[in-house]
Amino acid sequence: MISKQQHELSGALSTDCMALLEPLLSIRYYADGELIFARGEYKAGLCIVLEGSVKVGNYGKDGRYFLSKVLKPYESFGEFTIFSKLPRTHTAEAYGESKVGYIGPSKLKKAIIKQPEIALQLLQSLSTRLHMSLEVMDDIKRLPVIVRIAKVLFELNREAGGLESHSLSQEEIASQLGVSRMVVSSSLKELSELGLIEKGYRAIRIPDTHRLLSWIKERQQIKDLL
Amino acid sequence: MISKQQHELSGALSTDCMALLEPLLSIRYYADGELIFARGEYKAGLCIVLEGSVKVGNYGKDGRYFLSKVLKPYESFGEFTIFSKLPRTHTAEAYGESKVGYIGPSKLKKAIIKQPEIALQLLQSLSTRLHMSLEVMDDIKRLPVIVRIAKVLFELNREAGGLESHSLSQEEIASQLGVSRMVVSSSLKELSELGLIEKGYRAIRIPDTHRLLSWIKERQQIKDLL
DNA sequence: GTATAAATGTAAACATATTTACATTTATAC
DNA sequence: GTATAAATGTAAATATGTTTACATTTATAC
Repeated sequence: MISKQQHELSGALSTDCMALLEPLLSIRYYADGELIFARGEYKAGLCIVLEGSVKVGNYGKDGRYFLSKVLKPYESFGEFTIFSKLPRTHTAEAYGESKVGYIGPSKLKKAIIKQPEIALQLLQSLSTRLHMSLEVMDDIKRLPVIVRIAKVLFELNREAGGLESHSLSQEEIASQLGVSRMVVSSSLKELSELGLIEKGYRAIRIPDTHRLLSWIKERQQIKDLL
Repeated sequence: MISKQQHELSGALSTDCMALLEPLLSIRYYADGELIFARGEYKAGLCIVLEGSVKVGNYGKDGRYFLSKVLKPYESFGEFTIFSKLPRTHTAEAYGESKVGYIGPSKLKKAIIKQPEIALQLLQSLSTRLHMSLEVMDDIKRLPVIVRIAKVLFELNREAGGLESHSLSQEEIASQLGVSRMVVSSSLKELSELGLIEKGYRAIRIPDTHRLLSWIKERQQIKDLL
């Protein structure tokens, strides 16, 4: 079970909010890799991951893929197709088998007017995500890749609820940060030599979360939040 | 006067929304450069620029400043201090003399419950800004600095309602993109040699908006939106 | 077990942007 | 007008990350 604080930090919707929205959702199941929405599409609707994961990112004209985020249950996407009249910014694909809830614009707006608590929850989710996005933007401007990689690993660990070992390839880390696999490889080597992480095949283990955090904090260029 | 579409594209609040909120705002005037909020502060409250401009950005521990955005009238900031319980991500300072409206958490939440239209407007603003932020993030990953500079200039032009000439220093462009002043200088030289812009002292002129846009579009790495 | 695919390690050549340093231009205050 | 400050131009040295290319390791399917 996910704690309340974790909801707030990830932008996921609270169980209270889900209780209000769940009856209104159309449910659909997706197979691994199946396309949910593509960048540029105009069909409006809020999507909420209910089971499994959804990979959100973009393929460039040259085929290069950059991952934006892997959404877990109760995380939503596509708000701007409803509240602004903007097309999808990202391609969303099922990441493993997954169950996704969908609600259209008019239905959602009506629900908000009727139950403004829903709006407060969505406002929380959106403002948290904007917050995170702005922080990452600052990191990109200020921090060297190795520190940003360390932060990604730390975040991964926090979101997973403090698990020690994580299954992900260096390629995935690279596509998330928008850097080459090679620089990820050499950064991980360095972090591993510092004893901050342990590398494996498609795996990273973080033996001591606190030590990793303090290493990151020493390299932080601006005042820490939280 | 700003058109409705421009509101939607910038994340500014609509005049309808302002009509609802204005009676609830505490007004305060700031002198040029005066601090409004600093990064890390916890005092919650939504701020709305009413007159003048507000510069939002961050100073690093080494003193380096990166500009996030210059907010114009009817643009808001600080949502996450209310809807999430997060501290200020950015330092906000008056940019020229300015008038700022302020509304505290409980007052705003009550207003939303009473008039859910306010929530819809805030949701629009937040989702638009998240949308923009994600697009910029993708640009950082994919585009060379010169193209990103061209996009910033194009955006500036669009937001100013198609004015030809703009007063800003190369240093300001650099701090917005998080790059060095020198690379801005050489990029502007290149753009100027291509006839896409004209340089001046603290000034950029865009002789032909459409030509600049098509130059940018040719270099776009992912599918265009809008 | 063996073959194959996927992931990782590594290094040289290259590209891009930063840093440092100083010259030049332009505006502004007196 | 002159002095000063602010902004811009430029270039060499350096740093950081990418690209290309291939070797090696590890998992998985047969």
